[in-house]
Amino acid sequence: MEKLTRDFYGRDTLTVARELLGKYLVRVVDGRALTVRLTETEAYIGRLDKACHAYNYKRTKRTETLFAPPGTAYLYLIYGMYTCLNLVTEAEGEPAAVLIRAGEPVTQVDADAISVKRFGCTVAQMSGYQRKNFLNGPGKLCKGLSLTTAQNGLSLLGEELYVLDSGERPQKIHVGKRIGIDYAEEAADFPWRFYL
DNA sequence: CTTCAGATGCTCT
DNA sequence: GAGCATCTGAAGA
Repeated sequence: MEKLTRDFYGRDTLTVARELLGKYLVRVVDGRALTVRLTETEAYIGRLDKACHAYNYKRTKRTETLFAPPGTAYLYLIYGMYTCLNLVTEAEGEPAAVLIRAGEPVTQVDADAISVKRFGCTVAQMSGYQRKNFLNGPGKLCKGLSLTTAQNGLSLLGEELYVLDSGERPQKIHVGKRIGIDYAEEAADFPWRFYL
């Protein structure tokens, strides 16, 4: 499978957010690759989006990563204890990114390795509730893949964190409002959330 | 199934 | 000092 190139990320954010669905996010940690099929994304576009940290090109220490070249990982801490993973998009200097909201392990081996990181036990020992809500949120996905703000600014063209084209071309993509941004006035209603 | 409170720390004003 | 792109466990329907 081919690793996505900078050209893939350096396009319209809504397009990238849609096309990421069904692709494989790979996180290499402790000498092994953890692979997750992406099932839910959201677009954030600084140029016109009050929900984006870099709305109106606001440049601060935190948003600096959003101005990096497309194909850079933007990670930040939310609510004091959870990390969110975003992939920087558009031409360099256009602050925009796709939030990775959810995914699912590709193989049983991935599932077991991730469950150890999430819950400290194997899949077989997980509760039914835990199994059903395994990686269905940005904080959970980061926890399962050992992603923290230490990975902020990491290139997706490297060997530690990247996305593979699985070849899947989803027939039906669901669209909806983004989650948890009620403060963002009219932008709160933008249909910029995509899921399988 | 649902709601609800609390956790917890960084960033920006 | 306020607010936040969230999650969990407990309790109730």
